[in-house]
Amino acid sequence: MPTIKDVAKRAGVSRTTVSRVLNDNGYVSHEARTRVVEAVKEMGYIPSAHAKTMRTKRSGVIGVILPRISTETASRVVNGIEEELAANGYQILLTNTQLKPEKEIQNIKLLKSRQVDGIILLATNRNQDLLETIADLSIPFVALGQELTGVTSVVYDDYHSAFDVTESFISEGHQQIGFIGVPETDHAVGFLRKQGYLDAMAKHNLPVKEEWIQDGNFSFESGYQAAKQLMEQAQVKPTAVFAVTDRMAIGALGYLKENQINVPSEVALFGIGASDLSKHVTPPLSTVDYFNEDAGQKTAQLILEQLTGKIIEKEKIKLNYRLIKRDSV
Amino acid sequence: MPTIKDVAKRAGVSRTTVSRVLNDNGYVSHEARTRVVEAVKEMGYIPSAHAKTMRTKRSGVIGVILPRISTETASRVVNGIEEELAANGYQILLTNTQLKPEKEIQNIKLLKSRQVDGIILLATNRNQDLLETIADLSIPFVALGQELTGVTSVVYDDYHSAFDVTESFISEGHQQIGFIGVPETDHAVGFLRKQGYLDAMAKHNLPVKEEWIQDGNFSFESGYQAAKQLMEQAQVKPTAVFAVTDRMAIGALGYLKENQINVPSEVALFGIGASDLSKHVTPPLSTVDYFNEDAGQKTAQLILEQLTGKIIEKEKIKLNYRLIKRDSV
DNA sequence: AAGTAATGTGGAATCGATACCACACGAAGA
DNA sequence: TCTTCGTGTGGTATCGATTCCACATTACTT
Repeated sequence: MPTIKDVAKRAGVSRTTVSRVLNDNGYVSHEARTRVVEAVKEMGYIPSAHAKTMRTKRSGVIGVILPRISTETASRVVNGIEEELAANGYQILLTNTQLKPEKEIQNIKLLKSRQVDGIILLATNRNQDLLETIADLSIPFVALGQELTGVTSVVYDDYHSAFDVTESFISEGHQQIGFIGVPETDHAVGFLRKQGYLDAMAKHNLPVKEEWIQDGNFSFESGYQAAKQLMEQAQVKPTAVFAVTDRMAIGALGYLKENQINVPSEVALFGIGASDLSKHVTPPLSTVDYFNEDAGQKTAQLILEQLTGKIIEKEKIKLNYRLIKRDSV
Repeated sequence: MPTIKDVAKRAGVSRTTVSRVLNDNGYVSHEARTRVVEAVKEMGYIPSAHAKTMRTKRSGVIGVILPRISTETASRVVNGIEEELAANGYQILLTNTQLKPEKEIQNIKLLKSRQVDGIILLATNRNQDLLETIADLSIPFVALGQELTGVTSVVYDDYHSAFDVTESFISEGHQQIGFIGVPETDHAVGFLRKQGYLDAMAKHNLPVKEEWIQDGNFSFESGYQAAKQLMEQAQVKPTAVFAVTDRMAIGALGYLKENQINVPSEVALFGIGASDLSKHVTPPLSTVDYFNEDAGQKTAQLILEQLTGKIIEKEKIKLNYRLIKRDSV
């Protein structure tokens, strides 16, 4: 592996001159430049990013912390981030928390030790330790998915989208509406979406039975089980079910089909996520499009703004959404 | 951002001693160790990975080059890789070629400049430039998905799985079997899978009409269009269709359902990939499970072996697969 | 009592780049 | 003719860690 020193020797110039050619700054004669360029090519010289980072304090890398790598949402978001950052000469360093809150902090430190220029966190919780770690960080940071106090955040409009879904059911005449959520420790998905549902019900003076509200854990299976609970335990059975993720909705759909409960005539169904799946199940699932790629892109733009020093104050951005009504309602 | 120097000053020892404590080598008195540990904690010292890499020539990072980030296959594979590498103290640096062959080479150089300890490439093509670049590389390298000459490769058994799928159709009495493939520039998915199909047909003396073979481009839409071609153009219509990816199979399914062609009684359908989708469409799609996570894990293990110097010669590993028959056949 | 081994610590070189500063040289202006 | 400027180049300190080597101590052998 040749270094800048070797190139300099070969070209018969000093390291400084090689550096000048490579970075295109300072005065270099045409002749010297040519010799350097040639030497670089001949030796297959690739500059060490580490040495450069060490000296310049810029790595050109943005760390991205995901709850899980292999979800459709995550990969769409990453796609959006990657596109935007790559266009601006940055690379991504991905890490994965496997949904463990303590790993979020651990990964932030890991990324910091790698001198990333900024960090994007796809947040799933909002605990105090996390907020403190971020506050101490002193590098550009953007959270996506949860509103973190004191941190630039990009969030989906969980409350209003859930509200709209519920109202959409109501406007079609449904009065008993079941809800499949997740634990409220996930503020965005667990708390806000449930709140949207509850407030929409309240607005239309519809009572909510406790037994209509079930918790899942994002998986198909938990959606299936939740639907089973809803349809087998409830005294008054729901005529519509709102699951806060497509996967759980499709799990629920599985239960309903298995038990010959027609969708949508007996039970209407709504999810959130606009997954590929939602389009291809039978009947096609109504869902909410959160524009994940745009979200990733927007998040990346915010990081870039901080990087170029354009903004300092913490921003909060709430994203658009769109209800997609398909044959499941 | 405190450095080792600051810690040393605070603890009243030399940088050397701090380094010894951190890396747990060399003699350090209990007393000195305690002071150092305390200083580290108080100052929130995080060692610079770059300085360390520069000195030790080990970064603890493995580069992973993906054709596209947001596919189910890619994210499963990455999951497998990540799990295995993280358990061994390595991190992943992800890059993305957006399916452009020239970006594969570009990304290899980029990763090399970042001193990655090894590179995993989810390959989609096998051009000469790529092979040369890899040969020059001098760091551990494993290709996944395509067999590259002179390179340790982990490959799916594209030929035999396609052969088996085709024979499975034949054993159920199908004689006209349509095929939805991709261009042969993708040797594994385009060439080998088609070859498996052709050879299985030949083995059973079944003629193959040219019009039964359609090319798609991995998308739902291309599967839809290919099915349309098959059913509308062919003189002798297929009674079974084998699409080399689940997405295209599901695109085809969309066409068939839209045109009231019953699956499986009128046309049986098989895909490859064992995607989440395949399980949840109606009817559930028969498919081939390539165990992507295991593939990722195996690939990571090979990199680790090279890293620890256990093996030097290039290995070729062919993975297992499993046919999953569901109601689409 | 003297020599050797074990333990503990620090100085300084090093990794590969960048960038400040000094300096050389020819051309233009005073 | 002497400054002064623009251009071109190299020396050297620096970034933050590791590691070799040298040098103290202290402990253990004979």
